[in-house]
Amino acid sequence: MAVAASEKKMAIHRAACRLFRQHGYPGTSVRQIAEEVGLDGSSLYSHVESKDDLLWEIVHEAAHQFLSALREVRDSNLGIMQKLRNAIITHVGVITSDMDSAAVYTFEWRHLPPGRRTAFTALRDEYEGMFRALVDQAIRDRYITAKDAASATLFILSALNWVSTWFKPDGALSADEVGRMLADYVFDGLRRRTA
Amino acid sequence: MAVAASEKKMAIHRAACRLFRQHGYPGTSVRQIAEEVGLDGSSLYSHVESKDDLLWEIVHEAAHQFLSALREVRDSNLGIMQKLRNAIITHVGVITSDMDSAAVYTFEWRHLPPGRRTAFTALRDEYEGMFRALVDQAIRDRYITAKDAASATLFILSALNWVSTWFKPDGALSADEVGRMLADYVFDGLRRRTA
DNA sequence: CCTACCGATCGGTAGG
DNA sequence: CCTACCGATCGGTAGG
Repeated sequence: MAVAASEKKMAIHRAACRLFRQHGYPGTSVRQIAEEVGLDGSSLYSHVESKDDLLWEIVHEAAHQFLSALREVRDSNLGIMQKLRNAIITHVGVITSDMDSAAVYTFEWRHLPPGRRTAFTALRDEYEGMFRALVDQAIRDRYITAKDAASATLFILSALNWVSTWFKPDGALSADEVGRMLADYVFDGLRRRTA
Repeated sequence: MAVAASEKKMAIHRAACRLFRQHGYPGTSVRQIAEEVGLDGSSLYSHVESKDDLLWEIVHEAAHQFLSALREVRDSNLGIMQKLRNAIITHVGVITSDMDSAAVYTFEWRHLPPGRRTAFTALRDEYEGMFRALVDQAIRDRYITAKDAASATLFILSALNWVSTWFKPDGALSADEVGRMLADYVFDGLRRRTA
């Protein structure tokens, strides 16, 4: 799926990701992005159609990363609870593999122009729907209990979304350890089970 | 604590909150804010020192709302688990009482100038520290189990932070019901306890 | 609270 | 990929 892209274009994407995350999309100028990759502001337009395009390409690619990773989990040959657990761990894995684009995917998509915002939310809704289908099956098979599948899914994804704001690649916990820890919290809760 | 403020100034705050939330701080112009309250752009400066000041006043006031609400819970005459439960419900209550300022508090504070950003993170850290102290006591008293108090607190606050993005005042669930639901999820987890 | 204005910077283009 | 430039808009001020 990854289209052949020049090294320069990839460098522009990385720089834009980093700056969009740090200063927000409206708080980042095309000249800042250009400077990061050693170009004059106007020269950026040899590689990129517009600032809007850059944001779209970043969030669109991130959306497909999340989607394809979750499809793989869903289509695996495992029990529903192991699938749900892997969905959590995999989601954390996608975030930590590129923290900048994950943060832009989560927090900056609302700055897309209307048409593309609609296209983006469709992708995000597809992802959440796939996640919710796993939760729903786990409820039907009586492995988990919840008020309803939608609120339980929202609860899970809330805990996951925030990871891009605090995870430290050089920290005490690896991405996998964070994923397993969050899965444990989500499934077992914090309350001590009476011995 | 609420300083006497003119109606106009409060209207400016509300408009700024709404716009900062919708378009982000850098994506909102002072002229947009002024137009919302029926003023010329330059006239805003009769009521406000600078755009920076407006953001600071909003997040500073929100921080104190969260802090004073949590202090009340902490100082109440209840068992630790009921306090922790009330801390969750109260946090959701503060968010839903003013969704715009809660969203700005959570997502826009990073656009503060350096000095004020430091002051803000001190307030936020004080809040998280107070929350963590409750979690810590619940662990020591053996009501809850967790990898550690810090990660458990992060887990709880992640689920709570996201509420400002999806809660609908006219939706099926009241603020209190959302708070109780999230408290149940956090404490009991999703996994069905074997009968 | 408005009119009139400031220098700086914005996203983007022309022409080479 | 740069030089040179476009009109629009930015946060903010002077003066009344």
